[in-house]
Amino acid sequence: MIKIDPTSFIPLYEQVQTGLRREIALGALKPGATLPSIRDLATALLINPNTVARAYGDLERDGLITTRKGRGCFVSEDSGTMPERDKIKRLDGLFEAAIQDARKAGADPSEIRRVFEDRLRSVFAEHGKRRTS
Amino acid sequence: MIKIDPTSFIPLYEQVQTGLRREIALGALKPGATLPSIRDLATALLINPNTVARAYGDLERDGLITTRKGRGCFVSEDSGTMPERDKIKRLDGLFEAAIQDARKAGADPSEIRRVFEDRLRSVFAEHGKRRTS
DNA sequence: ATTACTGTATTAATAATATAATACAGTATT
DNA sequence: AATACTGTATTATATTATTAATACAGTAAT
Repeated sequence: MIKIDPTSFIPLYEQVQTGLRREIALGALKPGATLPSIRDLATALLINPNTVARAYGDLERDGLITTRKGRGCFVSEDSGTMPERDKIKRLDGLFEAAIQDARKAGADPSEIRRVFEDRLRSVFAEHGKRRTS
Repeated sequence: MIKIDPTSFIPLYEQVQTGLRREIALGALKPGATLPSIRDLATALLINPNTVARAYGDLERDGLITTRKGRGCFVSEDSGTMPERDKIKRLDGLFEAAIQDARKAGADPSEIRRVFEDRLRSVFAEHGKRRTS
């Protein structure tokens, strides 16, 4: 099963998410498969059920899993339609290349992140706002 | 002069930073030029001087500007030595391409960000930890 | 030395985020 | 309907990040 590092600065729910994404992408969790229940996984990972619930919620929002109250959570049938899986693999490649280039150019992570976030915003223009004032 | 969006979820100091980086990269602020004083810029942008100070501090840490107590802040002489400027332009291009591809593939921003952060971490492996326990 | 500017440092208030405790609600089996 | 599982919602707490208030210190001109 997936593993998490409680001493990492990466939020637990993200670690859980990433782990599951990987298992789904790699086919270890096939379409239709039942995911471990929120409580079970939480117990196994020694974290709070809500933390797992959040990870599951994000995965559902992304269409990777579906959830049925009282029944459980299941890997989406179309999660293996490949577009998703291939997409992630391709994205991985794209960014790996860009980041490697950036590093070679002498850029540090925060600098790279800044450039990335800038581009992301300009490409997707118009997103979340806060502070209604 | 640069503009900021106080309703954005992006921190003010980052917006200031990004704006100045752009002006420097594009040559609107040439090497040796005097930047607006911290207080002046803060007043103009209707934000707290400390917020501008933080942005300036980050820029200095990155060698883009130099600061002389009591005198003011100046664009570094070597900020136009091109490595920095070209680097940013190249990075911009790299990520713009990757992000455009990702968008075309149907990925949403959070998904793209996730892939990016994953790759960033793996490329730069070994960084900050927290929670000494 | 006074004035009027510079940037800097300390500390406090606020907002955002991550995690947890706990109670709620649905489903299935008996 | 009772039990024992599911996921969900509400609320509280701790931590971190962001912004602000304020006092400090350097430079230069008068």
